[in-house]
Amino acid sequence: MTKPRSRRGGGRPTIADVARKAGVGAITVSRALREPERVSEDLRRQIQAAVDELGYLPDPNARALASARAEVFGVLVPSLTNSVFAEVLRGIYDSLSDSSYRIQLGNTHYSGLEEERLLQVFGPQRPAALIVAGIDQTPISRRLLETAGCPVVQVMETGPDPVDMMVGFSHFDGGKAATEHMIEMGYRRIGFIGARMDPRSQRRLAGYRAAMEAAGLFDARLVTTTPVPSSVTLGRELFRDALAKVPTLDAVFCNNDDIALGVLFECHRASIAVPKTIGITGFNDLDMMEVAFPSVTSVRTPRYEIGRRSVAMALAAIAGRRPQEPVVDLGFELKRRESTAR
Amino acid sequence: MTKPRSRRGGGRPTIADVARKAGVGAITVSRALREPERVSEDLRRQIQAAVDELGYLPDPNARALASARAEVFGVLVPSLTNSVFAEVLRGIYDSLSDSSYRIQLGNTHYSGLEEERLLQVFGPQRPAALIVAGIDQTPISRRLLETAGCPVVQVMETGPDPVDMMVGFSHFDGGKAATEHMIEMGYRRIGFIGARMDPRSQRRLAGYRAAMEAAGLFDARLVTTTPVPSSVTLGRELFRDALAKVPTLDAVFCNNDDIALGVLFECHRASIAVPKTIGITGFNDLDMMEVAFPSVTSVRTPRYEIGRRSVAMALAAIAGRRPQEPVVDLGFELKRRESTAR
DNA sequence: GAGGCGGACGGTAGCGCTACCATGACGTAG
DNA sequence: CTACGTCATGGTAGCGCTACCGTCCGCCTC
Repeated sequence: MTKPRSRRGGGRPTIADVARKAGVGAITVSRALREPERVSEDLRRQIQAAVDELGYLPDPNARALASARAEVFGVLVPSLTNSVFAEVLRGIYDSLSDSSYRIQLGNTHYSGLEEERLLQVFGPQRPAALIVAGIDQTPISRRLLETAGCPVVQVMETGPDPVDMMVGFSHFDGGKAATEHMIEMGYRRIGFIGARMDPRSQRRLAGYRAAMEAAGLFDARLVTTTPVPSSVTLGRELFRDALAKVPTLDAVFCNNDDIALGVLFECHRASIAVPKTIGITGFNDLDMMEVAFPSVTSVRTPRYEIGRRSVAMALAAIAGRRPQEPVVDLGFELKRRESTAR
Repeated sequence: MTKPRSRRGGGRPTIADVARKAGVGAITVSRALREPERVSEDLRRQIQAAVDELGYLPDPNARALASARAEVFGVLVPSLTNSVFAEVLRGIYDSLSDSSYRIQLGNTHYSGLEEERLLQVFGPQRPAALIVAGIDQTPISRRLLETAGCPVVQVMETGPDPVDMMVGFSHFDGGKAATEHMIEMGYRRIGFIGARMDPRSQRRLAGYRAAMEAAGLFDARLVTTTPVPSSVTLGRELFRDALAKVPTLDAVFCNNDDIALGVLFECHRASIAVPKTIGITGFNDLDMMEVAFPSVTSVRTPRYEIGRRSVAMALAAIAGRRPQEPVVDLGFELKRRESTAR
């Protein structure tokens, strides 16, 4: 009684098996699974029983080929270890965990070329949606996104010219707000310390600069940056450099919290009083900033929410309900803490 | 001169277009792309020219359907924000970035049920390999892995009974080594502080307990754990609890570095001398532990290397070269630092 | 010179599903 | 009573690729 099985297909039940068992056409099974409301109650039950009995699971590859659409979200982030993106991802995953969408994750390593390559890999499989970090795609990447034939959400930042949709906040404003806060607290020789210096960091720097210039405090020597990837270790080193360069430094705006933590530790180690001698402000407001001693002022960014919202928008677009406003600014919040409270 | 285009396929060139243009059969194009050595030099060049001219990209969905094998690595991790897994992922990505494999990432949220669900989603698409974190799969998950029909690598830990292959290290030994070190440094009332308490944490705790018992120092009141997800904030709180419970505490072995950092900050805040009054040891050795003040002793785990090695093993298995030894123990290294140097 | 053999290439037939269109039953309008 | 729309269901024909097997040709062997 062994059914003759196809040479390739490992012997898993197919939609035809289900149809035979349920006494209906294959199409009706397909419909019952995808658009149950279009199949009568009776048949639906019959089909469900056959599905359960056989343990049928639709083949996603066959489905993708036939419908020219894969149930896949393509997600492109520049880094996996940067906890900022980890939280965006968490938001994306949490929003998609009830659905049957799979998530294909690409790591661009902050490289436009890598991004192009990954889009070239993602494109041909016709994903249901694409979520990409950043708004500074290369012209080639941009064209690939525009011709992807699916909803595209650019995340982390907002800007004037979305490929399709955007969810993020203004890094310029965030940098500006942080700097203004320090000026307000009486700091004058406020340094900027930044690593990696990707486009978003650049905009935070621009915000810093704008605030400093507005207060007549800007001085190019206050800015210390490096293209090297960010780390706590690097924060410590850059702070030392900055201090060597400008011994009168009385505060630092750190490009991100890792850097800020490095600065804080170095202050401890060198017995520099925080916030009295040096004020510190970070960016992103990781969990630990509140717990640190002294607690560290930081700009809270809506990372998790960006992930959630990007999926919500993509899902809406897939369902044909495009949002009125394609660009969503989720804002940020300056968390004032001990490290700048002098 | 508009070619009649198929109703569904959006107009992208297919293998037939390439074959026509190159004046060969479709099969030969397919072969030229996948097994170039089986096609003559001449035709290969001709076909490559046609591919370039048309901008042909093979359809991965059609490929997967026809060959019953998708060029996809399925990866299952319990958390996206835990930087330990982020580094494993980085290793995986770096090892796969030159290949045409795509990576489908699933987040199990430390839940066996979620893992089962994700395996059920990954399986039908016939991935090229599966990499899963942990060795404590549910029976259902285990069967799904065994019947996946592709190489499977369990990562993070080693154990006696691999589904297929394993790469990791002994968490028990890590916990034991950390504890022994503290005993050696003269600490006696050594607490264990742990959050989440997933199976790997449990084994670290078991290692701690074994070392404490061997020294005649074990006391159940020294152990403070919670199922709540780990965070720096939580480290601080648990440390307070532990101290309230056992005021004579003179050291803590922290389940992970986040917890350790929370403890360190709380010591600063409460003016508790480290390492004099309290010794601290973490687990994983994140970048920041070395920079912290005082620098924190921790067990360095080969996270990135685990990622790399797991891919290497999977790739070898795909190529038919199964490793002699299916279980690879990458070990760990105890980093002795200021936080336990009294 | 016949037969055998291996290497290069191609044709056919799917892989398992869904888009598209057809069919038939039924209800409603004129 | 006919015409026509609507709804539930089914049949056919692919989606774009590759497994399988066959053909052809050149070369070697005896």
